[in-house]
Amino acid sequence: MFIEIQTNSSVPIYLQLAQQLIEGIARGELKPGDSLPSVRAFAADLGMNMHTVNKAYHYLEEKEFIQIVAKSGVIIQPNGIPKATAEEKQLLAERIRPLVAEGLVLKLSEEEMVDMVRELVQHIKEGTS
Amino acid sequence: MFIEIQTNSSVPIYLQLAQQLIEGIARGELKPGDSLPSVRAFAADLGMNMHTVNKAYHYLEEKEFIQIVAKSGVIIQPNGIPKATAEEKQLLAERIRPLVAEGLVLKLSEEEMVDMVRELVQHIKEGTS
DNA sequence: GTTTTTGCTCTATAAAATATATAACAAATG
DNA sequence: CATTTGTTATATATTTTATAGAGCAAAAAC
Repeated sequence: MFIEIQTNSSVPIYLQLAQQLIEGIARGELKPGDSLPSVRAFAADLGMNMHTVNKAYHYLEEKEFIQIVAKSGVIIQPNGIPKATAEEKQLLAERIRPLVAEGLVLKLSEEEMVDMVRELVQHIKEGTS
Repeated sequence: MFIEIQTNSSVPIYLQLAQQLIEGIARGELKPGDSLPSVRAFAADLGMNMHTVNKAYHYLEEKEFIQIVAKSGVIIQPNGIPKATAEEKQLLAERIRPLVAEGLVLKLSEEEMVDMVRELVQHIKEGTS
């Protein structure tokens, strides 16, 4: 997993890390049962603090994307990540909503935003920017 | 404009306010040249601080969605809001990207996410939840 | 079986973001 | 002229973010 952190971003670095791990899972580069680096090793690798990596891991654990096994290590959800429940879908929609609204204010058409999503899906699956 | 602020949300209340004003613009309820309440009146109305409303206004001004006329008042961009530049579109896509990635991890198909966006567009235009 | 590694916990510190409160200024508005 | 306006300044408090270092106890590696 290649992780790129932008220190001047308004997105906290623990979140950037979590989001890029999520992309790794979405892309299939991180598969169920795969182990992630220890908080210390990852932190040293990325030039950040142990606690910051730990925070990213717990963020992902809350979403049940990974399992943290105390005093052992961290692995991608071994039984696979179940399909979104109606509630999870609803929560995701609520987070996308303000961005779609902003798109509308910027006079983007429904089709343009749909295309944007389609392109994002491809870019994420390909691992391209 | 009916504004509903959730005090227990992880989204800061100044941002919630700004986002709901954006929806008002997207919906056409707030038209170019329309004036917004004064920071004091709005704050009193919403039960929040003057500076918090001010922060929401400046957030919207930075996006050029509104104009703040010092010592006079605040109006929706009078000449209309121009269509998104390529750069603005790119920035919007970057903000949507982590949400699409999360959708993919939750095994939502491209079509399901496209449908989600289509529904959001309709809900925003109708002013429904 | 000892050493190393592991996530966890605790304490501490610092900066930034969020939110409120109060006051005063100077220009625009009524 | 009095009121309203956004602006600015000071002050305070809480939460979030990020780092630092130390120690614990169990798992893993040797």
